[in-house]
This record gives sequence, structure tokens and C-alpha cells, in this order.
Amino acid sequence: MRIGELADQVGVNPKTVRYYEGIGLLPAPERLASGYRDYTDDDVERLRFVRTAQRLGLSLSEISEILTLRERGERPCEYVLAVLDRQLADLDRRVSEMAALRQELVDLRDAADRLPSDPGCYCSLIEHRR
Amino acid sequence: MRIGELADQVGVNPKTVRYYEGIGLLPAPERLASGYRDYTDDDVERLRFVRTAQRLGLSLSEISEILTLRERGERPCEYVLAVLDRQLADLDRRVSEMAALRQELVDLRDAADRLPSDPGCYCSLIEHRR
DNA sequence: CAACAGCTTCCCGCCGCTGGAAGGTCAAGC
DNA sequence: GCTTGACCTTCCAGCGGCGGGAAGCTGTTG
Repeated sequence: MRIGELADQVGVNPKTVRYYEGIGLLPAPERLASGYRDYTDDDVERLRFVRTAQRLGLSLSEISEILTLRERGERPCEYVLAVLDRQLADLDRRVSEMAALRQELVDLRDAADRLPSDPGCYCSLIEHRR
Repeated sequence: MRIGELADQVGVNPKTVRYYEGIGLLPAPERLASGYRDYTDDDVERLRFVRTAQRLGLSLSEISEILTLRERGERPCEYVLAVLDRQLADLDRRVSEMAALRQELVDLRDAADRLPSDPGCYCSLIEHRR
């Protein structure tokens, strides 16, 4: 299949597929006589794997690492577990940061009406917080 | 004061200050005879404002928008309120996405031991989820 | 007067794409 | 046969928000 069909099946932009190939994340596929890239069902699976791992928060280089391990015949799961643990900790940190930020935004929103006018500052809403 | 002192006072990298000037977010300061940038206390305030707004989730272009409005003598608060509302909605969306992701990661982690070995897939941990 | 910190400009790289330009290919319709 | 249009190719450049490093000043200290 050609790049557009592959991209459609997985729900990505053809540009993204070429990009993945460019950075060595996906192997270079066969080419048709026309020069068009020719993909197989295996490529669909590989690309799907990439997107799933990405959705789980892995970076492209981490995913690349996994695919490489796999190609060398090693089981990547230990590595994946470590990465996922790091993801989890990271996620918790980000979520609590966001919760604090959210509260700050809500307070700010609530305070909007009660704030005095002060033409001397950039924006009293932002500056006159406590 | 020179760029290093300004940067120290606000807690940013001097590079960042020059970058802000480069994209037009901060005005170009006076120069000393040596060519060094010469900042005032006003610049400290402006930079602090930028960082605070940024911490609240505003993009540099949104902050730029606010500073521009302010320079034209308009009160930017309406705009700021709209931006903050968008931020808040965005934040809620991201937090719930993260909560779902977190659950997925936890499930995945828990499932790690119970999964069968399957040398045919990239990583059974990632692929054999439901 | 030499060393060293700090400043200047410049350009490049990070991540994960996305857009656009300039051109080739292929199937359908007139 | 010829055009249109969708798709493909390569290459280059940019987004945001910086940070690193080179090559060269300036300015203070020992």
C-alpha cells in the first residue's frame, strides 16, 4: 500500500510517516517503479505500535530504543517497565502542578470583579494576586 | 543593571532575556558605552510579569498581546480573562486526559507479571492491553 | 599584566511534527 | 489524446521556548 493509505489506517499524516522514517524510527520501505513508498501490513502494525506507545507518554527516542532492542532479539519489557514507571511519576507530578495552577486560575477568575482598577500596572488581574 | 543581574533577580537565564528581546516581547534596552544592555527596575517588573503570566499558562504571544494592549493604553483585562478561561478549560481537559492515562499506566504496571511471554510482538506489555 | 567572569553576536540543535515549493505519476473523464 | 486532480517525491523552513557553544569584547581582581 502507498503512504496515504498507511497513514489513513493509523490516523496520522503522511508527513509524519516520512518523518519517522527520516529519524530512523521506521525502516525505509520498498519502492514501487514510480518511486512511491510501498508498505505492508507489518508496517501498519509497527506504526500503530509507535502511536500507542506515544500515547502512553513515551518519547520517540524511547520508542526507537524499544524497537531496536526488539530487532536485536532482546525482550524490551524491562526497559519499558522502567520507562513507564518514570512516566507515572512524571505524570503525578504534572497533575498536581496542574491542580495547583487550576486553583490559582479559579481564584483569579473569582477575584476579577472585586479587584480595584489600577492603571499603573500591566494587568491588575495578574499582578495583584496573592 | 546588566543582563546577568536582571536575569538573576527574576530567576531566568540571560539567554532567555535576549530571546525575549529578539522576538519583540521585551523592548530593546539602552546600551552602555561598552555595548552592554542596561536595564532598569521597570524592566525587572516587566520580566517578572512575563514569567508570572507564563506560569499561569499563557503563551509568549498571548503575553505579548497583553503588553501591546497595555502600551496602547487599553486595559487588557478583558482579553486576559478570556485567555484565562480558555486556559482553565484546557487545563481541565488535560488533567482528565492525564487521569485516564495514569490509570492505563497503573493497570499496565499491575498486569506486567501476569502477561504471557510472546516473542512475536514488539512488546507484549504495550500491545496486549485491552 | 594576566586571568577570569561576564558581556556581545551568531548560528545550530532540541522535539514532533507541519507547511509549502517544485516537480513526477497515475486514474478518470471529456 | 489531453487535461484535471489526487496523490506521490524531495527539500527547505518554521513553530515554541529556549540552551549550548564559538569567537570575540569589556571590566574587575590579584
